[in-house]
Amino acid sequence: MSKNFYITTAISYVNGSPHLGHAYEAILTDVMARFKRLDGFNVKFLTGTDEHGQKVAKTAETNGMEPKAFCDKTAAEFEAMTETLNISNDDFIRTTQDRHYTASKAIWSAIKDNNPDDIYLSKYDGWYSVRDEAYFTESELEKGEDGNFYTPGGAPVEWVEEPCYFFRLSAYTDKLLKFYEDNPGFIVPQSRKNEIVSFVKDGLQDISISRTNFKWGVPVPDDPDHVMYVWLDALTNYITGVGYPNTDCDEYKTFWPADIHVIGKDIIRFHCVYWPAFLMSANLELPKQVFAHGFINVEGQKMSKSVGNVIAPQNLIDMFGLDQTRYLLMREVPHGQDGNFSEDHAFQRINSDLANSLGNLVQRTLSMIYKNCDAAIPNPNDFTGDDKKLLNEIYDCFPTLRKHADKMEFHRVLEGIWKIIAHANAYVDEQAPWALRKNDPERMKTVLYVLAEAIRGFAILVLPYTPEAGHKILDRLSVPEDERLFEYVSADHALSGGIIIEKPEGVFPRLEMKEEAA
RNA sequence: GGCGGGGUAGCUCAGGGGUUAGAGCAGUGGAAUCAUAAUCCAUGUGUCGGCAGUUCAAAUCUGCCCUCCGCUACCA
Repeated sequence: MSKNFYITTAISYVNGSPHLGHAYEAILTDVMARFKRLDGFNVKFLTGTDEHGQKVAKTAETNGMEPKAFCDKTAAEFEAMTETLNISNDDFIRTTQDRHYTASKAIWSAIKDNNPDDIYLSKYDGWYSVRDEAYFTESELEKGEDGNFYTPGGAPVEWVEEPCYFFRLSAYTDKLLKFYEDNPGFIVPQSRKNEIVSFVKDGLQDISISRTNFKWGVPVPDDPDHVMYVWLDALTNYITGVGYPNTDCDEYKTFWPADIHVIGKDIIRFHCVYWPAFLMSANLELPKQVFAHGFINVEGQKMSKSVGNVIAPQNLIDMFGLDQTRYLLMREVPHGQDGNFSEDHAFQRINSDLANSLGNLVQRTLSMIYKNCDAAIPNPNDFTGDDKKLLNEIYDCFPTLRKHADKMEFHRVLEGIWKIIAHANAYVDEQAPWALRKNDPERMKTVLYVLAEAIRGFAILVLPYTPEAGHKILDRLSVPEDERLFEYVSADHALSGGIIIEKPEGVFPRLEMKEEAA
């Protein structure tokens, strides 16, 4: 069984700035990448930007910039976001990089070489609105009193034709359906799979894969009048990132096919229909899974510029802190579904789970050790049944957590961890070490040791979600860097007594509500 | 219109033919005081969207209805 793991986010279109949706996808993917690394996998995590196309060219022009300069500017924002969010990507790809031009041209040529009939020159025609600079399907148009078609916005349209290359997607209907059937886990969640299957079952039409009416793209091999159109270019980034077209290189052999493409639900068709078809045609292996996440609504409303409720990731970090934001998103957004961001709810969740439950557990434990054990982790005496019960619950929980994580059900993973944290807090109250201090100091030491060891476990388990805080706690306990892996959550690697700790300070400070702070 | 998925406690949701329908958060009462006014314990008379049916038994299956949402191809 392979211990390599290749995971990607979708590449972000640089037409706009990063918003909460981008941040969510990056964090979700990052959590999976970190989880796998902590579980002993050799992980490659790729993210990046999609920079070609008419829209970017136009936006650049509007801003009085050359396309490349405009892309440099926006791509930098996305790259900065990965830093801001503590995303552990191993590479950041931009579709304007040389390596990607090479790969994109190569896949085009591979398709032509392997299946010459799959690419053919024809013409793209349709109703074009000059005002909207876009094509419309007839069903979108309305017939005016003069008998001509108009866009919903009332703009006139004209029938235009443009030469372009087509990809023979129609030839892949049955192959794709068979692929979905043979690989039931390819599209997750199931509801999205149903949509795709029913879409494909209706039959596929060929799609245009080049354009001549703008230049901002990868030139088509042997026909420089054309640039490669959108998705063939964009999707190829996933193999560019592992060294394609050099399919003999270590990187490619190690990581392709990808284990998971994490994407938004709006672009499943491109990833679940087009991309597999392109790869089949080019005679390359297909990715193992496409995971489509939902969107984040804000106070129950769709995030949109016109409503004016678009949230920049930085807003949340300023309000809650980075780890808190990461935790919130992973905890509140159910697997593959839309999530809702509500400020009140966020305060509640973060305070309850992070400040009160885990943060306070760490604080109360370390404070007692600091004050009553000469600031050193005590050496325990024999464990009682209660002690073992708590520790074993932590040592034994991982297989279940892993099952949830493998399905990207991180809200369930967190639920599982926090259940045990609650048990640890209950254990503190039952054992009442503050009473033992007077009656039975030796027993108190054991209790505090058990708690410190429990905290070591929690800190490791929590690393994918709240890496900074997790490491901070592990630093306190002087846990060596190379022991911060899931396999170390076991009795075999339990804390040694005698480790000196510093005066504790809160890991997750309690958030004050705005009203109260003002 | 067609296909698909929902409508369960104040909120977010889990469950899914079988004893008194669950969790977290919020609320209420109590305990404790080590700790970040944190923690612990106790506490839910909910028409499980509506109506009808199948069944010894339905939140769980079937039909119809109401309602919300997604998909129904070449902007990405």
